[in-house]
Amino acid sequence: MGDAQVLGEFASPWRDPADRAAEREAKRAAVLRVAAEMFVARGYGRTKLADVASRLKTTKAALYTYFESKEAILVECYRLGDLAVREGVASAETTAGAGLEKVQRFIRCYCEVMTTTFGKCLNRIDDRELSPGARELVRGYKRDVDQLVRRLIALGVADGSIRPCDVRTATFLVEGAINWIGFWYDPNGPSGPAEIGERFVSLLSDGLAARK
Amino acid sequence: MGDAQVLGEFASPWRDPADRAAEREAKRAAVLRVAAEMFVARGYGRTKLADVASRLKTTKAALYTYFESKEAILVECYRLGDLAVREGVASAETTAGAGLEKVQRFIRCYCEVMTTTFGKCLNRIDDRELSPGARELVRGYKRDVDQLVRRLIALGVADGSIRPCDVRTATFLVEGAINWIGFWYDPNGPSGPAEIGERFVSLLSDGLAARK
Amino acid sequence: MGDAQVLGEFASPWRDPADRAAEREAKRAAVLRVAAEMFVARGYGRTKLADVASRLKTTKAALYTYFESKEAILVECYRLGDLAVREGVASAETTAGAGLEKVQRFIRCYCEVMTTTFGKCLNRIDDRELSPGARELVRGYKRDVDQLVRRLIALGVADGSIRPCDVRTATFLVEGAINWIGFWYDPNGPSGPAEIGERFVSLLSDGLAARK
Amino acid sequence: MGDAQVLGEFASPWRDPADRAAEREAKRAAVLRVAAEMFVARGYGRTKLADVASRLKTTKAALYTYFESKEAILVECYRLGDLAVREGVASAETTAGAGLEKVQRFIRCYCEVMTTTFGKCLNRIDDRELSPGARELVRGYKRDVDQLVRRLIALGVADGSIRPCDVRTATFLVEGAINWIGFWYDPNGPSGPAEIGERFVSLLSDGLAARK
DNA sequence: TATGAATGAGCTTTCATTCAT
DNA sequence: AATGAATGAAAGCTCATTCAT
Repeated sequence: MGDAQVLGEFASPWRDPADRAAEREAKRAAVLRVAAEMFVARGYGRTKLADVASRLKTTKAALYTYFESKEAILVECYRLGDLAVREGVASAETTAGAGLEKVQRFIRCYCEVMTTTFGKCLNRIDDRELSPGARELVRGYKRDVDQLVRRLIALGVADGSIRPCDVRTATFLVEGAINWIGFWYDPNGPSGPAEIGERFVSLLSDGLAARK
Repeated sequence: MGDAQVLGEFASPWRDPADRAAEREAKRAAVLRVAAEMFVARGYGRTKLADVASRLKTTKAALYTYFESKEAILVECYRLGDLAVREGVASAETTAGAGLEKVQRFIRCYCEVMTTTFGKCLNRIDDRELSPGARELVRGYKRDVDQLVRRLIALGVADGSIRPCDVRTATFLVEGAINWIGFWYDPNGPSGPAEIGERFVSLLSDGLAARK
Repeated sequence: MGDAQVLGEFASPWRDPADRAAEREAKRAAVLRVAAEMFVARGYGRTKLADVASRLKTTKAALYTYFESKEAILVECYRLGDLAVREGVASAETTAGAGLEKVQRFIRCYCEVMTTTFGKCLNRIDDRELSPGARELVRGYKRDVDQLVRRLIALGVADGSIRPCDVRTATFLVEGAINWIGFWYDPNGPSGPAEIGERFVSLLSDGLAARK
Repeated sequence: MGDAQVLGEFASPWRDPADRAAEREAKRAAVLRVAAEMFVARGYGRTKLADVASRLKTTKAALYTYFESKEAILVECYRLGDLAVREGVASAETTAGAGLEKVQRFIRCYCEVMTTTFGKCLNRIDDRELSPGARELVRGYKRDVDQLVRRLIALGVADGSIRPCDVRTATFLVEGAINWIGFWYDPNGPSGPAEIGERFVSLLSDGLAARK
């Protein structure tokens, strides 16, 4: 029997440290979400912390409790986007089947990520806005993904499921096509993320040309 | 026999009015070129007119002789990029053959444009940096091209040279893949504009998948 | 007996919120006063915010905590001047007696206002320095006063206490004579505001000419 | 018999030096007139030489052929205004009759001057816009006139035609009332300069109050 | 005499960040 | 943890003036 039964429950004006931590985490997440949306909608440079704060019904200075700088917020946005992409890559890598099938799995996942706010951050926010240090970090993320995709395509070429082609160029083409989704995707538009993914798989796998 | 032979040629210290105009034009073009390069390299917001000026060995104020504002420079960059794209579109439209062939022609042209400085401006510089008026102008450019590409693809679908597909999605895919070239193309890299164009034509027409 | 006696008074390092607000108000007022003085002394255009700030031992940017722009400071100066004038007008309107007596009351009040800093702003600072919107606001102030004075004079003409005359011209004459005080009044000069008021009442009522 | 008859008249492409000088003078006068109008209409600080030039269908640089600086143009405007005032003063001084009559004569003249462009310059353009040197010059003009008017009024007081009053205050009152004309006079308004002058004479001489 | 171009000095405003409370 | 206030470091733009032609 715990103390609770002996002493009775009551609402302490001091919150549980766990509550505290959870609340802090929730607020931090809210900052990120709102900031990411505004960065995507207006661009990083034109988003003022004062606006982010006012959308959160708080003050500029309060944001510094959760992030050490505006740039740190952006870096975290990139990190979350990257995290989602890596999941897709991982699931692609573990997909059974030939290289082409792994690539197709990647395409599906990557398309979905590009319709999310943090996914859009990866490509819609110009990493040249960052300081050199942060820029290198972010470019590292992108380079990693790039390498992984190249590997998948090379695999497909090797196993004959993908036509012989310049792997570097093919990688850029696939990534570019999908990255661009972040610029045109509209959640209220005619097709949802999954449908877009299927169409991209089909078009990228089989091309535009009709088979004779 | 003219006076020249009698009097002898000499270099007048007064320049021809035509020379004057040509010099002005040359300077204006230099401003544009340098500014476009810096906008692409650093982003518009982070490019300071003072830096542009100093690269041109002149002063900030002198730039205002040629352009009425920083934004006007950017708008002109967009315009020049758009101009090049439209030429490509026009040549695609007049290409003989089925829809697919026209689209292929467009791909080749558009790829080349995206390796040029002004072409890169179209996609690498965020149009949200612009004032509402200018933004609408620039978005109009992009919308136009979009419509034209959709038309070409729809034509191909209609004449059977392109597989039945969602025209809107296919257009975004093709444009996105090519737009992205502006982000990775390196003039000192392994492949030149024409080669990239050929590879894009092949990959976009026939897809990644090997034919069984 | 309250706690104070038990615990003893002490100076808290935390200031009362009311103090806070009062301090803010005091600072805002100080900005206005210093700015108004400098606007009157040097002209609006030639007064630099940096100078205003340095006279207040603060920084340019700090001024923006209290006012959104240089123009907003000026508009507030005009408003305060106008406020004082309106009080005078109101007291003139409620003065018992014939129209002439009301006008005389107005003259006294208006003369006093014109010897104050904010009063001077009304006429010494050129309202053409303002943006169109603010200009209209300020001109509205002036028009209002003008109308009220015309009404008082017309009243006097109607009740026979003022000689028949062109009301519009008479209004301009009276206002002009008093407005001009702002250009010559010197607080260290031989006559104070009240004395000036009396002399103006006398001269404007009875004229220069000796009675035969 | 002159050469003309012997040699015949012809239109020389080289103009007469006198023509030259006359043309120069005409252009200089045009600059002054346009500048004065714009100074009065928009304020000195907000009038750009480029605008003055463009109204004259010439260039900014060309203005420097006629005046050494923007300030020099303004000083000349003041000088022309002052000249007109001095004529009025002179005619007042030579008017036969008592002091009051001289003052009345001055009022008439000064009213007329204040409806002219250069006259308006004297009061509508803030002399604080000038550099210290030029400012002293201009203030000298104004002081002179002031002294002269004081003298006239004192004369009237001495000869009994003007009521005993504080001469300094009376001078300021008269001048202020008239100076203000420059702020409200409208050439398309209901009364012309002469009529305004008569009304001012009447009001300033006999006052507002009805005689009992 | 006239001009197109260039310039330098200046000024308001913005905003991320810090600090005292 | 939160806030109101303060700050410094820009940066774009303006405009009278100068200069080469």
